[in-house]
Amino acid sequence: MAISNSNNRFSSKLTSQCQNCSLSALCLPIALADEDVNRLDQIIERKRPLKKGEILFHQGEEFDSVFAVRTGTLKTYNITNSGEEQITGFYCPSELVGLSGIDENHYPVSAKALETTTVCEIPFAHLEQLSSQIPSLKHQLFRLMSRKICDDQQMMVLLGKKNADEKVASFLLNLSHRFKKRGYSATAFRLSMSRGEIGNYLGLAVETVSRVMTRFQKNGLIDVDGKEISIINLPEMEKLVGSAGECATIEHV
Amino acid sequence: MAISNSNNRFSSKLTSQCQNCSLSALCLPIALADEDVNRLDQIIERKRPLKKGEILFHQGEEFDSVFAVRTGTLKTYNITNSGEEQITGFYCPSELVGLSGIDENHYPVSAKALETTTVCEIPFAHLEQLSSQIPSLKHQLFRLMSRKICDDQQMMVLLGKKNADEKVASFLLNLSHRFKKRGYSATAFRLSMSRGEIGNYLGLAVETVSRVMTRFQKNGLIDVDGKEISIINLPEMEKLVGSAGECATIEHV
DNA sequence: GCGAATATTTGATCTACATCAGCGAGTCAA
DNA sequence: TTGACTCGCTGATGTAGATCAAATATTCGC
Repeated sequence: MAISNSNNRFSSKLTSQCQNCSLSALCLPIALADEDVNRLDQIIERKRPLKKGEILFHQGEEFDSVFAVRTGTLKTYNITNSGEEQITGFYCPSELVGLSGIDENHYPVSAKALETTTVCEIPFAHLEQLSSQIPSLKHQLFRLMSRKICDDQQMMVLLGKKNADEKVASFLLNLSHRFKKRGYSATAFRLSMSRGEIGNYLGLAVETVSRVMTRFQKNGLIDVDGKEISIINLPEMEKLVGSAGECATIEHV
Repeated sequence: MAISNSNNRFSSKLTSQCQNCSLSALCLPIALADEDVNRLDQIIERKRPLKKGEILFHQGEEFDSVFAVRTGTLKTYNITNSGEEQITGFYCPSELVGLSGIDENHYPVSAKALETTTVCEIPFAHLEQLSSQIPSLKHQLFRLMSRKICDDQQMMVLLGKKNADEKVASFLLNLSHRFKKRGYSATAFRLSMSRGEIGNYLGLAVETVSRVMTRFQKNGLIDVDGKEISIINLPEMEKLVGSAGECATIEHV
């Protein structure tokens, strides 16, 4: 769980900037010239950390900002008419939350911290304005939204076509890829969400998630210790999933 | 199935324009000034109609354009590693297809015509460029992508949480809403997709779709005659679904 | 560090929906 | 018109995973 800039993980509002953020290569500033990063930086507000369980925004609230996760994890979820929660996504550092609010000018989901989490608030009106002046920022925004569409559609395939084993394997590999991209280990990580939340997200009962993970462990695919996961047999896991588990199609990875 | 501008449905490349397209209020030109519609119009290429079964673009192909459906219907689908088709969406007139290709510069899905279908091709590089000059166009693009994200997440909820009855009811009501928005009847319409395609999209077996629809008919909810559907008891259908079946949350419809 | 609340695991049973199979109707090419 | 397909419907049967139940294990407030 080492992170290269661990000493500024909870740095103050004043010192943290895109320029010296280890995530800038994955986040919005990607492909921006230094001076443009500065301009972006100026519209971003660093917020105090959210404690576990705290809500970043509520379903139905007026939309005004998107948020980049800096540290920690968020989940977004809907409350269905029957009162149940349906989790629609988990968000790791560098990922953008809230894009679904642009259309109706209200957030259609709520976002809650799964652990202590810091975010950068990016007022969307400013971001949009700035994106007019910085074409590469606009392009990056289009790309991020496109990727989200793409990822969500992969999720639809998962929910519609895959069985419990494939769902859980896809989920773990997806996390693995995201951690790897961020410089963490691809094979050993900590789940910030509960079994219940995993099941909710994957369209499975808690018990099923638990059973599948136990079976994976028995078969030497993974090692489970509570929330700590080690992927022992990555090739076998990938075979189980079939595809990359991310948006990428085979042809152009 | 009457359409207000029926006499120019298959009009030539030269005469059809955004300006006199009945869909302009729903499509990209929404909220654009007349002169800006003209500019948009100039980058759009009207294509010859696709026949049923023809492919607009293939999964893996290089991305260069998004397409607005003018008449007819498209489906987008993935071929999974196990060789099955997974349908990820159906597209009605005025809806934009291909946005998921922006991120990786390749289409992650294929798009196929379900019936004779005409589309407007919008080269994305041009569109993006134009969007720098026309803020309201850029905003409309963001909104459309945001709405897609939102809709896809509603679909995830459907696939993850709903039973067969709720899935089919949601599907029919969703189509109903989309037809209504386009000036068609909300209660009587023709399904351009087969039962198999509906099942594939909803994560159900063909037989289940068929059984559910027969049962709905028996219970006086709908009237089914092959591909022709009439919704008899709209309130009851809505009760079955619970929510609006679209992205909208209750608070701000 | 203690005890209550909550999360996870495991086993037994149930069920919604898939799968398999067979039939009738519509479509199309020759 | 006929035969070959494809599509939709219905009945019988099988099963993956839900649900119910209960025993740990963990977390958290104090």
